Amino acid sequence: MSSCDTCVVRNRAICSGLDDAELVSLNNMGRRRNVTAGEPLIWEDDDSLLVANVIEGVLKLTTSTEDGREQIVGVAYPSDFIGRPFGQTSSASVVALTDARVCVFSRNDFDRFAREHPELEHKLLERTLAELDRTRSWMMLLGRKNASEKIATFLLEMSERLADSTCTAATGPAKRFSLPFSRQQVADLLGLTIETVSRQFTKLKNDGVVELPSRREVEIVNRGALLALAG
Amino acid sequence: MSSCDTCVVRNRAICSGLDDAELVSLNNMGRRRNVTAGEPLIWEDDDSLLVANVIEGVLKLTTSTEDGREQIVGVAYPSDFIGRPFGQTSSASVVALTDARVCVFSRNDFDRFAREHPELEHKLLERTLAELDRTRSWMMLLGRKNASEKIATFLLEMSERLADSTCTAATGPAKRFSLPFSRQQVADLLGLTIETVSRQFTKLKNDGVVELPSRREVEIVNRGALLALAG
DNA sequence: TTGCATTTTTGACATCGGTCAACGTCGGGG
DNA sequence: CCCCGACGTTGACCGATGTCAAAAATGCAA
Repeated sequence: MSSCDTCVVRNRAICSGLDDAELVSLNNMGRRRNVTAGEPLIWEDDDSLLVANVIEGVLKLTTSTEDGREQIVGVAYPSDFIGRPFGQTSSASVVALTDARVCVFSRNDFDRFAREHPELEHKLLERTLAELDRTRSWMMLLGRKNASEKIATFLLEMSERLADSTCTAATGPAKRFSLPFSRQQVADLLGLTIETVSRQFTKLKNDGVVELPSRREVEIVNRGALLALAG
Repeated sequence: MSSCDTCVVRNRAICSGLDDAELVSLNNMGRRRNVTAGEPLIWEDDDSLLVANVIEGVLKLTTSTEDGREQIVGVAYPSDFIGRPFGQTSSASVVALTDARVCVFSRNDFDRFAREHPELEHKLLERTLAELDRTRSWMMLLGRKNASEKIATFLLEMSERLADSTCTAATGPAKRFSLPFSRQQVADLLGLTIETVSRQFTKLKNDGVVELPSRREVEIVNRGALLALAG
């Protein structure tokens, strides 16, 4: 029995749509790997040696300047594809934010397999186009929104993304959730400093828009206010 | 004779790699269209009705907030593909920056054709992955660079992109070029105001890093200094 | 439980870039 | 050739956000 049979993202990841024989041969190429929170999987500017599907957990994609400034340029959730196929180097580092489980492939093997399986390439194309859309809307946030708009947008996005990954049914955005980010990571995602993030969180709490039961927990009390703030 | 035979981007656009018969059928689906500077081709949030290859000219991809703030989220040069295949709505508006010539297809026709031609989908995938890389490195600029770093990075990128599209040989980055952007558009690209852009240009001129013979012309006098400033 | 390292919050202050307003310059059309 | 409107530059000022420092909270481990 291939491990794909028990894979929880089997029907959402790019492997969906492959027939049994294809799945067996893809399965033979890849292997499961556990990554602990904080552990890197791919390094920026390194040769692109591996690609992967996220099975469980959340990972960040980052780029850094020489002097150590960091920008989170993407976040990968279960069923997302990570790594840079068909390219020599990867343009971002990938680091686990939570303990995670991924299904990794050598890039060369994956490239070859993908080129022989148009349906897989199509899935990857759809995913990449959707990711590009998301990335572009994040550019608007980074370039044109102020701190409170950024935080509001971020919380709304979190409440949607985290609902999707925890519930199988479409139960709508989560009212309460646990952030997979530290304050510093929120800052790196929004192009702010940790102090500004902290002050904006405090302000939302004081204004009764959210509750913050613990460092990572968020409860949205007034979604309408958040929507208005997000602009 | 199909118009593809005389297409100047024939060997660089996603159509490269198609055989003669495929090219004829693609050609029958599409049509040439001229777009004058400032003219929109695709509207944000509209149904995605058409996609296109850029033959000549430069176009901007933008997203806007309700209150009129604009962020340029991409720039399309000759041989680039624009529009949102395999999706219901397009996440960005496309507007010509210069007079341009494009090869447009109905999205439905294109989607169908693409699904039947894996080689074309593969080209589109490679292009989309490369665009995602570029977009992510622009996120670092928007989120973490200051005004002078943004301007320096922008000028270096222009000198590379504009060299590519004007010279067939790889002559390296252009020392002198004509910006396809107004000052306001540069601001919209970098997440700045027009005043800050203007002041930074003036500073670079006063520091002897660039010459600005006219509004749109730029000559890079000291590339090393720009590289250092870009961070 | 206590102690300690880490993360987060808070405060005081500095500064970069935005805002508003005036002026200058360019270039196309009459 | 000149005028006019659009575009760009410059200056004065302001405020949002960054910086630096210290205190507080958290949570892990002994």
